[in-house]
Amino acid sequence: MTTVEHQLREAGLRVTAGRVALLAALGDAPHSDAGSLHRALLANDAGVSVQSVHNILGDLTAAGILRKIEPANSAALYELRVDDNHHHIVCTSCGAVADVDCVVGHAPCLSPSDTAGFTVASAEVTFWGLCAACQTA
Amino acid sequence: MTTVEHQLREAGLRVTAGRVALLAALGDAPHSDAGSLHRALLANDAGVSVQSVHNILGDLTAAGILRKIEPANSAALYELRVDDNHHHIVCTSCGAVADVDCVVGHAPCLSPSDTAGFTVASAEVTFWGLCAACQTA
DNA sequence: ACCCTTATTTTGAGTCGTTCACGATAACGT
DNA sequence: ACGTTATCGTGAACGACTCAAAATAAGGGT
Repeated sequence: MTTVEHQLREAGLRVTAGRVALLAALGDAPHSDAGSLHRALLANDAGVSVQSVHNILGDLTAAGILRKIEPANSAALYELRVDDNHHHIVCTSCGAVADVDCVVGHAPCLSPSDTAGFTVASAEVTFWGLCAACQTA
Repeated sequence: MTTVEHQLREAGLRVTAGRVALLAALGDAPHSDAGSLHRALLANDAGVSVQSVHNILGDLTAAGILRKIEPANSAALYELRVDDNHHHIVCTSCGAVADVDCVVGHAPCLSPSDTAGFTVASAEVTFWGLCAACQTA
């Protein structure tokens, strides 16, 4: 039994071909959207419908196996890293996404001065810039 | 001539009823999406088509008169504050949005350790929590 | 004050990403 | 092997937004 199968069972989810294939595809291409994953699965003869991709992504995200991020000007992206609260940097030119480990977990910026009566549960940081490829181009 | 008219002309844009009405509506209800603004204008007899609302929002955003934000699980929102680089706190329950002035503009968290080859142009922070109303409910 | 140019708005259609409903299929505990 | 029930497929639908081209109106020039 692979690690992936373990993960699914521990979450009370059945181990299906689609879920295993999708997790594998996401391992190969982190920060993928539903469409890309669907195409990747089709290319691997692990065909599932587009709707099933959405089902799977929703189920696995709810189970805490996947993390969903929604950068501006982009479809929802999914990644396998869920344990740590890392952030992301997005290329404003091509949309490439990379992980960013926030060195200062308790940074001042994460404790806003005036919360307007809100209770703060979490902070999400998105950096915008140019990826290596788009800098040269 | 009102301030709003000045702003538009300085940006090289024509002063139209729709633009003036939309800016007024945004003043009354900050952090509004295109649909809300469209309804607000209709209620004020300043009818414009939904597509025009999108046109206006796009034009004014490009001109630097409006700022566009796109929190996860939400349509694009617009606000009048464009000069300062403030952040936002969003209610996970009802979607309410409030401004947050980041006290530490040069906070450590805004200088990620490993940028994966990216050049960082800006950082965007979104806080998630419960608004005052949703805390009591 | 009136044209004329051209920015803006409208009308109408169309796209993309996602969600919903429900019957068909298959996972897996017994 | 069997039956229950989670999961998947099919098909329809949605919201937010974009595109294209004809109709309108802002505002500079005369």
